[in-house]
Amino acid sequence: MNAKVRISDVAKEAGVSVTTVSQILNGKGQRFSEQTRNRVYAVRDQLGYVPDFNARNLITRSAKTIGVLVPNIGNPFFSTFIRGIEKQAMKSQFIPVIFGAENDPDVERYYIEELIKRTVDGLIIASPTVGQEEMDHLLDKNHIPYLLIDQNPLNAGDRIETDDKTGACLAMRHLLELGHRKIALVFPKEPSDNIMRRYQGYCDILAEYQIEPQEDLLITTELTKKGGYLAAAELVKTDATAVFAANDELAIGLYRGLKERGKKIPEDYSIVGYDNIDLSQYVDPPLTTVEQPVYEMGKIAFQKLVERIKEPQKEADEILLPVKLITRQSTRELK
Amino acid sequence: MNAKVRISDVAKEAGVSVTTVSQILNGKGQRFSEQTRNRVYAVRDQLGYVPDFNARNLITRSAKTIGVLVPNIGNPFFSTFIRGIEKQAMKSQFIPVIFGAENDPDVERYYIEELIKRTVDGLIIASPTVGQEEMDHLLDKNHIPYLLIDQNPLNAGDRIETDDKTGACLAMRHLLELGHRKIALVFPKEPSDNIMRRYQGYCDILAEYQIEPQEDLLITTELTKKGGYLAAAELVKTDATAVFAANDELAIGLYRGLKERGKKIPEDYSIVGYDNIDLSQYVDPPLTTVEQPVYEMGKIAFQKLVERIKEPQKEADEILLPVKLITRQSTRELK
DNA sequence: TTGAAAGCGCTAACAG
DNA sequence: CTGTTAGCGCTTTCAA
Repeated sequence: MNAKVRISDVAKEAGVSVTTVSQILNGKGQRFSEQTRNRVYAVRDQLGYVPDFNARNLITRSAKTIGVLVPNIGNPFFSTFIRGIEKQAMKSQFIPVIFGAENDPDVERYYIEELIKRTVDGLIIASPTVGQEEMDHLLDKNHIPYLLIDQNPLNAGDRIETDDKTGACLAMRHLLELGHRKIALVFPKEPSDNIMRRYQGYCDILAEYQIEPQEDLLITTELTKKGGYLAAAELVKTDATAVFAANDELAIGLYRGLKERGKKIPEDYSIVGYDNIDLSQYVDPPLTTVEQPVYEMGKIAFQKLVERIKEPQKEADEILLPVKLITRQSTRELK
Repeated sequence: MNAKVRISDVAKEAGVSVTTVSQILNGKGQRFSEQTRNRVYAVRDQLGYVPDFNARNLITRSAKTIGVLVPNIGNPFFSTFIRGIEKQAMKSQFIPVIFGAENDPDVERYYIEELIKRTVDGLIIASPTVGQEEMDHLLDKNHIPYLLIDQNPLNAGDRIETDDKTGACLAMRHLLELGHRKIALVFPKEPSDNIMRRYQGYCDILAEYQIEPQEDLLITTELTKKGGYLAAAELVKTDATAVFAANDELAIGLYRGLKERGKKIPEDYSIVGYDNIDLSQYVDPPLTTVEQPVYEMGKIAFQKLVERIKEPQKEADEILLPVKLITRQSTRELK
């Protein structure tokens, strides 16, 4: 059909030079007369001119794009995070390009390289399976700013995290106040920094209550529903009366595993999750959990990164987002 | 740090012309001597040369990118679909750029335009909230091939769908064989084509069993957990003994709504879902549902689109993917 | 106030 | 077999 409208078409139609059009359309046209400016805008609209991205990027060396890497798009926690990012992105000139890295360093590396090739302006990485030294190498070398989520960066960039330690403390205090003393912790074998902070909180509160930590109450598994399901087998061997699960997915798997073993929640086990994913209020019984402002986190992460891209020398920000305990029916007083 | 290596650097270092390097590196170098070829490859590796995408795209008018629009990344059905896409994408030269349109036509339009600006090569659209005429206008005008999922396209492009009608028949037969005669259907107010096919299946089977359809057994609601939850209120007013839910999300919401009303599954209501999302085996009781090969569907969709991009004149394909019934514990014989 | 001219880094006719 | 030449569509000096 109609071939693409180029800047020269606009220039010709408006009776001005290509330079003039370019300057005006890029907001650098203060020096041109109001008349010329309006004329150019009018012609632009009339012809439906849209600047060619590739041509522009070739010069500006930017694609107005931010890459986002998450371990797993299917996890509601990350999908909410992504929704936050997308929401914020619409207010900016940048678009987010999202990938699920499937916890595979090779996949992650592949995407990072692919994104670098495409001259992304920045990266939000919520799935650092690739070693941090390598990441630094890949990214710093290319002067690409990035933001790490759930993992503390080596570099001195912006930092954005939720208050995991407090979150764990809230969960633990809740269980302790209900009278539980044998509290199992179910968490991943290779915890990321944020999970480690939850583990810290677990330990701190036990210490505060002068409870000796029990080796067998520390159950490690995969951070998925399946992982939780499998952990149930371990759990029932212990004398635990309550469980703090590192996230809700895990807790939901645990539900299934325990039910299949004829255990009742909360009669036999009080369970606290973490994340407050959408689903947690639909399971039976609705899950007591710690809510993180993930959606906010996505928005802020994107915004911070855009700011950093625009102003690379800006002082690094450090943001700590609050958490809160949502009490539902999966926990009850120990009789 | 080190400025970017350009093709001219490679050419100089290898003692050949820029053309030679370009041709060889783009696999069009059969005509050059083996010696030259190897030399160029060697220098490329040595210098770590990576072609500039923007410069290349400017000429080829392609960004080796395929846009993917889904209604909602959080829905496990779509996240699995996306995983299939990503899997397949890694085998191609294309990267998928994924967006959740939040069922908002404006958002969808925004992304489509943003993608066109960036010269995407093709689009997979699983969330056609924007009217099809408009879509055709936007995309056909720009000669961008696209694939519609869950919705039949107006144009004569490739078509890929799952056998929804058979799926619905499987679900219904299962319930009827268990003795149910009062079967409610819970589905969205504005059904997409694939949901309509399920509705057809529902009707057909009722007809086959010579059961008069009951108005009040057709419950419409939003296609979400929340929607299912709300539908429970309608459901309990009817004399239904079984429910066919248009998807698993809906069924899970229904679970919660029914439980809050003191109803038991499957004792009071037998429930069949659709999709077999990951979660459906974790809920209590595990959900009987119809499985669609979503992951496969993602892979095939991506592959087909890439084929079409490479060969625009190719004859349109039509692919029908099979479904199957997964029987779990949410259905039982009517006593 | 404006525009001519010089590229950005690459690919691809076309000529040797 | 190889290189010269001419752009892709845009931004950005710099001169008028």
